[in-house]
Amino acid sequence: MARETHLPVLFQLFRQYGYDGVSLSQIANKTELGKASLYHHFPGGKAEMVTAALAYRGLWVEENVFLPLRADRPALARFQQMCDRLSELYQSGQSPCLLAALTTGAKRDVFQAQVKEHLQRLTGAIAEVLLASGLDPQAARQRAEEAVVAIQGSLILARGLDDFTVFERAIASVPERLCAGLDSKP
Amino acid sequence: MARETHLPVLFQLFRQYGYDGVSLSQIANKTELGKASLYHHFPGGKAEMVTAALAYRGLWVEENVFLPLRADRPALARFQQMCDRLSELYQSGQSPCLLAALTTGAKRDVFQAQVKEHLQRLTGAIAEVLLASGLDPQAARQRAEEAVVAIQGSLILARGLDDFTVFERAIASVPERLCAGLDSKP
DNA sequence: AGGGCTGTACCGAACGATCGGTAAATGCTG
DNA sequence: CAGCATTTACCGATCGTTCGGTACAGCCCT
Repeated sequence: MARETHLPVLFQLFRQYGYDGVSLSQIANKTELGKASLYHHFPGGKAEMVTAALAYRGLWVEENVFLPLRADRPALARFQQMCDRLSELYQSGQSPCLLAALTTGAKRDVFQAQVKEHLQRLTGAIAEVLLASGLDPQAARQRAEEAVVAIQGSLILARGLDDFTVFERAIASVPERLCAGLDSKP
Repeated sequence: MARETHLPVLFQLFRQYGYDGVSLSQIANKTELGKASLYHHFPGGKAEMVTAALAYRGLWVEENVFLPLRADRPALARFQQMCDRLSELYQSGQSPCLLAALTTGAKRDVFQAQVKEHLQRLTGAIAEVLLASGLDPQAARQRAEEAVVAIQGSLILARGLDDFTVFERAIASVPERLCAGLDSKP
């Protein structure tokens, strides 16, 4: 099997259980690969598997979130599509965020930079749309940040309360919050 | 040393690294206790240590957050105090939330119920203030939920971006958001 | 066409280290 | 002395990692 075949498995495992919560035996089971075979595809070991999962997520987000965010449509429609895709990514709040999962754990520092870049790319992409809609840079950045905060926070709460409607309600309100008081056609 | 002496250590360790990220040797080092001594104080092992840390947090929040939240002052002032205490609890965003840390990990299910109760108590306490200020139950609950979402989300983002001002900005806006459009004196 | 060579994919078995956890003996304090 | 607290020494299990080696594909050279 090609290396890429197993990326979704790694992604799912690490987002759910975090770095320390996933063992190589567990990975070997889910991928139906021997432990040694894993080291053939990921010579860097467990850390490289996480990095690969992060890259996989990055690609998915690029195609499914950032691309539609740059489409030639009204800002509100673009944000709605973004939220649809994010809702898909997080399975309506039932699946945690890999980035959040990696901020906890003994080896947090190892992935800090990568997580940071992912988060910056998302807030940046949102802020860019707001900027093009007439918002000043600072307000755009802050509003984008608030949106990401709402998403991440609702994911935590949905999991902690075992009630994923928290996420659904939160993400449903994101597009209008982002566009509040905006000229619809710049 | 008495059992309670070590609770802050347990609390700090688990909130930072999560359940799987903390080893017994690590705990033994930080508490300056032998591993066997730990089992004298916590016969239930690692899981009981987490439960003890949760209880410790529960007590702290009860005294420092819920009590002032029930004081006889305007709602806005009460929420401001609440945010001051929460900012202290999270060290201005530099320390993660134990509840959030426990939503990830291989043994997440074990603590799910306890985490849920902690979160429900917080949203409940906030909602109660809003209710007494004239908001209808549903709106009060939703507004409280949004506040907790903002706090948890900003903690994640602050950690992921390695920029704790995200948390400070978020929590600074919580009191006014909670009181928006409220009669100041019910 | 046929015999070697190389590279990819995979595996079972084992490594040292550390894991969470325990039993029994010893120290300290009253 | 009694009784709690701590230490020493140890357990089996599992951790992430590595070793040695197999199976099989494609490619070059005669």
